[in-house]
Amino acid sequence: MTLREVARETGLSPATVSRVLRDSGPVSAKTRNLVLSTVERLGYRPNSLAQGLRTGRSTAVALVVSDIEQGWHASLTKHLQVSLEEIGIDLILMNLGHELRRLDMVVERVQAMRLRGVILAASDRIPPKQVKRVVGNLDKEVLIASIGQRLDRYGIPSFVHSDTEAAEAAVEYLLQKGCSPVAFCSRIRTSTMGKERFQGYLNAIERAGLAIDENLVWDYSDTSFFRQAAGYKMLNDALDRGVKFKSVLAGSDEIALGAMAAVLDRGLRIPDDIAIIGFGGLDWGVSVRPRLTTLTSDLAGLSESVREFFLQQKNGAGGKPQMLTVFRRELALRASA
Amino acid sequence: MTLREVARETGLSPATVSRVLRDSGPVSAKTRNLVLSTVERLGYRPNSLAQGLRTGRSTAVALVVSDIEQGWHASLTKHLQVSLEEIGIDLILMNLGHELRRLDMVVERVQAMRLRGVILAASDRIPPKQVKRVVGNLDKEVLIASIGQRLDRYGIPSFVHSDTEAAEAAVEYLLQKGCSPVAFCSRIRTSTMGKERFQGYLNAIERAGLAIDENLVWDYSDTSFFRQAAGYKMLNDALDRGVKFKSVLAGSDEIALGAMAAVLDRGLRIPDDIAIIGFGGLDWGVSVRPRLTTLTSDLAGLSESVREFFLQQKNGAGGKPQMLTVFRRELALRASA
DNA sequence: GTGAAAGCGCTAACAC
DNA sequence: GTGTTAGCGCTTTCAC
Repeated sequence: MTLREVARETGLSPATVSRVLRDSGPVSAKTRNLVLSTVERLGYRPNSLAQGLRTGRSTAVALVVSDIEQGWHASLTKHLQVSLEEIGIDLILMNLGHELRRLDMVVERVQAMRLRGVILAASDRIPPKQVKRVVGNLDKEVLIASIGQRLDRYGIPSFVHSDTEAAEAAVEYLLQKGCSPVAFCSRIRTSTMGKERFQGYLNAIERAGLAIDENLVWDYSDTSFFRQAAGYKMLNDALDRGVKFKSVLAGSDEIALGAMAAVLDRGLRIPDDIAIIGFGGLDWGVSVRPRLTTLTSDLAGLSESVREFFLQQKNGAGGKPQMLTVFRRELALRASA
Repeated sequence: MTLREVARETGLSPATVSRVLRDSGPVSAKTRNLVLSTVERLGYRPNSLAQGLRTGRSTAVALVVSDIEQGWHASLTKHLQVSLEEIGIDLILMNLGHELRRLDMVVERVQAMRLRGVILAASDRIPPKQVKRVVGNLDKEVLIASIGQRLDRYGIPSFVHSDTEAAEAAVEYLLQKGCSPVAFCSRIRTSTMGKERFQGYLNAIERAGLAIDENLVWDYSDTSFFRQAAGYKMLNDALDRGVKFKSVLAGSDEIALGAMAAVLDRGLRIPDDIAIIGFGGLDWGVSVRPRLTTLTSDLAGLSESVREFFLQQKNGAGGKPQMLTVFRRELALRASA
């Protein structure tokens, strides 16, 4: 079933049928209806491969995540898929597995498939050199967007959460509740989000007139641990070293869960002995005991913005897109802090 | 940068260059090297849109999941993506959001994009009529595979876990530990996996000479709850109704987590008052307290088999593929049961 | 308002 | 072992 057959069936030319289908150029109402009904009747569906070849671009977009098994990424993926489907964009999922060198392979695939765009949702910090390589190796028409990581200074529209402020709010809350000293556990060096959150932590501590204690900052960038395991390990190590603290701000809900496990395994109480706050607002947070206090995300809002970005660029009416869009996190107070 | 340019640069014809690149037909070692080095030098990458248009098929495959936010699906997605990438298959992610009618849209997209295949990883039971519609609306060359749901009687190669046996083993373990009565909480009516597991539950109960008690079977198919929330709700309801039981076999780790929360909220102890076993073996199971006893999955093995299926079909050497491949689950004994 | 024709980049007969 | 040729299904000038 090709466009040619629809043309033959209607007695029109392929050009006219195409015009109707893409709504480009003038067509009489009569022809339009004829074409539309015939398309319907024959069950014709355009071949997107042919469309893509002819126009130079497919309509699909690559979604690059660091780790789809991480709740935040899975949730983001769901929301993006819903939002982008609305405007006819298919998602090609590419998982980096935290190996940044795979980003170059991703770029190759994007080029080979002539994709419409790439959404970078990598939590790992991408070094400037590599960002430039990505931008340089991609055709100019390939739309790039970054989620979670500010890449706006490279001309890449970035959609992020207010991580610094969120961390500040969390730490302030902990201090006010008397949970000082406050520790911070996250990937920091190798994660831009981690860095932003750490900055918020620093701000709040300093603003309270307290000193920064290196022993309270646990960056697991250089370990082979991830997610829950990292939280568990970092907390255990700190406890082993005899570090004194009354609360922990974790870089993700998963880290927080691991941290909770370590605390409970010592027979300590949450939040009485050690309070814990996570980052992300994943849905299982209300199902663990004690319930996890966390900083929520606005994935729905973020996905809508990304959709608007693609829509606007597609219509060409775009002009310069907004380079930075920031979404709010809220402190969801539950039982763990 | 097109194949034609590579041909011009080497002084060969497009056909020869194509032959080298696809390793089809005879080429002299000399020409082959020349082409390969020129391709390298020029940084030429084949346009997969053109390839797909010409050959009639793209190399990408659609992965259809019910709910990417569910741990099992996210984990499966990761493993599949790794396995399929090895043989040059890109994954287009399609999320049903538990709305089966979206399956028809999926089929349309698959057709429009001339995808190589579809992997159905839907936990929701697909009614026979709809399976037939899917098969009927898809071109004959589109490879179909089913994961988690047996669709082999429709001629669709299916990759599943030994759910019935796994449930039997879990229930037997519970009975032997004296945790009778055993309850079962899952989607049953609307989930094929749920049905298999339920069958295992029934088998074990009957084999032990016990009577099946309807009050101990909680099917939440007709509620609007999912995952943790469903487990929490079902358990709470049962407890409210005064149903007596000493253990619960849950249809997923998420359900188990919700169930644990409900039990703990009543001040009951796990596993002493109520023991709980999950399904899936997700990684966070070792991070909740008490640690979740669960039936593990073999996602790595499953993904490899799916890869072999696609590889075999690609090489045409295939012949009839194996219609049913079953993977073992193991009872991972931890603290919750 | 509609049609004819050219061609996107590639592959697969078919020649030689 | 290599080249020539003819499209895959669509869009887009350019005529009329």
